[in-house]
Amino acid sequence: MARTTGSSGPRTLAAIHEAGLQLIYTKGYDAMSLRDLAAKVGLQPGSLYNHINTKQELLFDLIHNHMVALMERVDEGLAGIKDPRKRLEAFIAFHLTYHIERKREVFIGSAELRSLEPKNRKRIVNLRRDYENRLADILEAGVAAKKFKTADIRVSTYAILAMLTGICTWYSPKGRIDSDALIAVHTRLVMQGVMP
Amino acid sequence: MARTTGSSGPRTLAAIHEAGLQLIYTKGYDAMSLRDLAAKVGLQPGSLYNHINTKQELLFDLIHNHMVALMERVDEGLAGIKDPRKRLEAFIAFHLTYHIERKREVFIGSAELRSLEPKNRKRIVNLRRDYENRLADILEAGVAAKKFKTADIRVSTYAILAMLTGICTWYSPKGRIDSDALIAVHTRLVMQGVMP
DNA sequence: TATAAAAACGATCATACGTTCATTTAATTG
DNA sequence: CAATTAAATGAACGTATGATCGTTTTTATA
Repeated sequence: MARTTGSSGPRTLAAIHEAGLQLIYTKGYDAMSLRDLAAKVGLQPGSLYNHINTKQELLFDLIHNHMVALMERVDEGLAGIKDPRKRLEAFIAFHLTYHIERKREVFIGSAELRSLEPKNRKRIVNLRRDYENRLADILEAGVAAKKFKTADIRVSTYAILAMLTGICTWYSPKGRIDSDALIAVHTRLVMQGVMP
Repeated sequence: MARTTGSSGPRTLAAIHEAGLQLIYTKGYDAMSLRDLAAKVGLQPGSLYNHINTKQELLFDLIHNHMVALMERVDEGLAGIKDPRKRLEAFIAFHLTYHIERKREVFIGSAELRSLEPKNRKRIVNLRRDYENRLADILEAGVAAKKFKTADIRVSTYAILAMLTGICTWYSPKGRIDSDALIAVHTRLVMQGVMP
């Protein structure tokens, strides 16, 4: 056999990305073999190389795509909001919504950072720092305006991000609680936490 | 060559555990080969099997030892404290202190859960649930006594644990901030967060 | 001190891995 | 519609991996 009827490059690549997300999310990057991946897509292992260059590059692309989308959408979500409290609320709602929608990408983006080659890792870490700074800037503005209070903005930033990102490890949309309630609980915890 | 002078079983096993912690913490379980591990300990790969049964069992032992110690010490740390607020403060301080001291074990305990075989994973997940319940119970008692308020105890439990556990991914004792200040910032965030 | 047990070596096994390649067939293009 | 490009096959390569085993030497035991 050779090229199969109906095969199309972009569609196969999308299938590889989707299957890769699923497998890396559940098994981890190292534990996912390209044979696993090919089987899930319905290809022979060698055929993957018509669409990807290396396994490492696939991982990088998955994480990088996610980070770029994250940065774009956080800026959309905060655009036009001035008041620090409103900005913080908007950030919380955005962050949780995004992390519910794309929990596989988010999880991989942190759990598999270590699996990236140094050069690739640096690029992702830089993007992540940019994202962290979105929150840090909000906190700083709020503290300056005496609407928030914290002994250490950097630590608070990490703490809040850790809290909000934690849902990736346990939340399921099918569970007992819906996303609005989830956002409400977290919003209250954070807003009261940084209150003067 | 054969048995080396001065070699002792327990000492070698301890060295294997220490090297294993270090390697799994930095590279991940799958990425650590038993050849890496043996080299770090100063053994031939085959010699590891005088001390461990399988790679999987080594991982399980590392995580299990940690979970057992965690449960023991949290109960020590909470013993005799009655007031929900005091209990919550004690829990926060204990959790952060332990997670600073043993951040490699803690990190492995969550990041490598997926690398455990189902049977082993279940045992660890059960222990983790017990630990989560320590916090959930404190929150519940506080809500019952009208000293805390939250729309959902389970979600708050996860959120607070995620926040407190987050330090494992970034905190270094050599950094700008010392552990007392770290505890102070987190305590304020949480205590205000659950305030009525 | 004789004997058994423990702890190391070094070679090796079977398997699984990421990747390459010549080849074949389908889809696209001029 | 002919020529080119794209997308698949299946076999294979070299390497790395977890684990086993017979052997040897040291330590512990009776």
